[in-house]
Amino acid sequence: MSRTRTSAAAKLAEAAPIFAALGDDTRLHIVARLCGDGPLSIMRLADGASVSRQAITKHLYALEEAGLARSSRVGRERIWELRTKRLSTARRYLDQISQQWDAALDRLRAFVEKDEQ
Amino acid sequence: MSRTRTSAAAKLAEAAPIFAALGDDTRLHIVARLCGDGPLSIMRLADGASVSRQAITKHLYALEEAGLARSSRVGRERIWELRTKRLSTARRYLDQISQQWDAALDRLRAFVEKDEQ
DNA sequence: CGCCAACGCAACCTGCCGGTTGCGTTTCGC
DNA sequence: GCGAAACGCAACCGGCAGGTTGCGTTGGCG
Repeated sequence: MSRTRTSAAAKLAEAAPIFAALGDDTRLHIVARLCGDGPLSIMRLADGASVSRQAITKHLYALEEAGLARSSRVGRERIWELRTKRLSTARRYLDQISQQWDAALDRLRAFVEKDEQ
Repeated sequence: MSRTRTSAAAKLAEAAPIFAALGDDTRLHIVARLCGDGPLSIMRLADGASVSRQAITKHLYALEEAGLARSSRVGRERIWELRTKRLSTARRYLDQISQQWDAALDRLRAFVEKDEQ
C-alpha cells in the first residue's frame, strides 16, 4: 500500500518492454551505433549491419515502441535518434533493484544473526 | 583500436543476454520478488505468480544462464538468490551509452553550429 | 524529364520462447 | 516406514519475433 511499493510495481510493467527492446543483439548494435555516431539514416545503419535493411527498419520501430528512439523524415531519408530519457528510466529501475536487494539481505542477516557465504 | 572502444564492443555482446533476461514480464517479477524478500524457494516464488511452478523454474534457469541468479539445494528445496554484480554490469552499460550519446550530440552541435530541437 | 536512391508495405517462412501437462525422484514429518 | 511436499525431467504445443524477398512510392539530381 505504501507509495514506494506501488511505484515499484508500476515501474516493473514499464521497465520490462525497455529491457526487452535492449535484449536483442541487432537492436543493441543499433543503439550502440546511434550512440557513437549520433542520428543516422536507415541506410547508414544498414550498411554496417549483417542483416537486411528491412530487418533494421523493423528493429527501429521496435525501439520506437519501447520509447527508446524516434525518427523524423528529412527529404527522402528517415533519420533516427535515441531518446536517452527512456534509457535512464531503465537505469533507475536497476538502481532501485540493487538497493532493495541490499536492504533485503541486511534484514535477512539481522534475522538469522549469522553471516552468509 | 582504443581500449575503451574495444571494451565497449565486448560489453555489447555481453550485455544483450542480460537485458534479454530482464525483458520478460514474468522474469522481471521474479527478480523484483527476490529483490524485495531476499532468497526464496521455487514454491514461494510460484505461489504469488500467475503461471505454473515449472514456468517459474524455467525462468529461474534462464536468469541463471544470464548470470543474474544462482541457486543452492537446501534439503528438499532449492533456494534462489540474485547476483547483483551482473545487474551493475547492465547498469554500467547504460551509463556508458548515455555518456557516448551526449558526446555524439555535442560533436554534432559543434559541427552544424546550430542547436537542435 | 527520366532515373536512381532511399524508403514503405506486405506476404511469407522458420525457429524458438513461454507455457502446460504428466510423471518420476528425493526429502521431511509423523 | 509411508505419505505428502518440493522439486526435476521430458514431451508437447501455439504464437510470435526476427529475418528475407518482392514490389510499390516518393524525392533528389543531372
